[in-house]
Amino acid sequence: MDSELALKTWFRMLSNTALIEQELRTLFVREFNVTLPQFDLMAALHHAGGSEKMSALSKWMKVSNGNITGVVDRLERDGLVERQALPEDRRVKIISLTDAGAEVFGRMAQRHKEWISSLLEEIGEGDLEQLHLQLVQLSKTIKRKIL
Amino acid sequence: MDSELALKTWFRMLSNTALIEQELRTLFVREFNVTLPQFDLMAALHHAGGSEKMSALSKWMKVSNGNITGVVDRLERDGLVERQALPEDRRVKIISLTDAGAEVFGRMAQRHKEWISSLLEEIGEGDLEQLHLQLVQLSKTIKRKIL
DNA sequence: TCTTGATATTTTAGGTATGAAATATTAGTG
DNA sequence: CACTAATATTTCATACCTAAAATATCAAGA
Repeated sequence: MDSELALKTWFRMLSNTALIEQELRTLFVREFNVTLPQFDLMAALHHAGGSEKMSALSKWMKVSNGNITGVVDRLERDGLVERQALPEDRRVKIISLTDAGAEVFGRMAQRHKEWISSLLEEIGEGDLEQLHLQLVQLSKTIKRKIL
Repeated sequence: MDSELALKTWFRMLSNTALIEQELRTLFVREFNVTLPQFDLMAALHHAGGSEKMSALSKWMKVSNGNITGVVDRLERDGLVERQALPEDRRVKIISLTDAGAEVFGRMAQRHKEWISSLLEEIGEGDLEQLHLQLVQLSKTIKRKIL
């Protein structure tokens, strides 16, 4: 097993990801004044059908509970999400996209897709499929090693 | 151009990277009580031959100047690096690995390589080469788009 | 020399991130 | 019913991270 090649591959994956993330961060702030974690949280809510518990968001997004509290605080302050109490279990808070939040999220998701496909558009269709397959395979390998 | 496939590929790259980074973060803290950015900065110093200016570190690591200040503060506090004045230009600070820092870095770099090659070892040699080439190609594409 | 512009670093304000402790609340057990 | 364990969220301390402002210094021209 060529550990130098493994290392080079890892560095290349890391730097590509960092480049794209930085570009997305800039674009999201510029066009929507929203941070990447804030977009991610709204995407998680959208994925869940519009509303979700704090703890479920924490698990889905693979970040700590304490982190979710802060991100929701700022989104709530900006009127994009709201906290609701759950009568049958007073420990729980349900987070929902507000109407404004849902509207903004729709536009953000559209732009996000455009940005990504623009960044990747120069890769040939076949190469892109192959890269995707390689990454799916890598996912499985990593998860077996780590979890 | 299939923008759904582009999006799926991006998400997969992002989640793979996050998984590996999280694992490395845990291992570095457990074995060396050092964070990933701290290791990265020490690696940058090593790459530069042992010492380097703050501004050069900032450029090499692609993070803000202010960030470097904080990371160096903590590494200095822990005795792994030191700041030295440059007599001929008093604006400049030269950061160097201390003897202790160089010794620890040697062990960390070795373990880091082992961890990465262990995480990727199940990928076949040919597949790994192919993945690496795909990522190098992607790098070029992205940089042309962004810079 | 004085001013002006460029360079180098630090500081500040705002936002993420973690893990651990603190708070509430619920649910199960004796 | 009181006690305890489990669950849900927030708070706290620490570390990262950025962009922009502040500070200090250098270098060059009027």
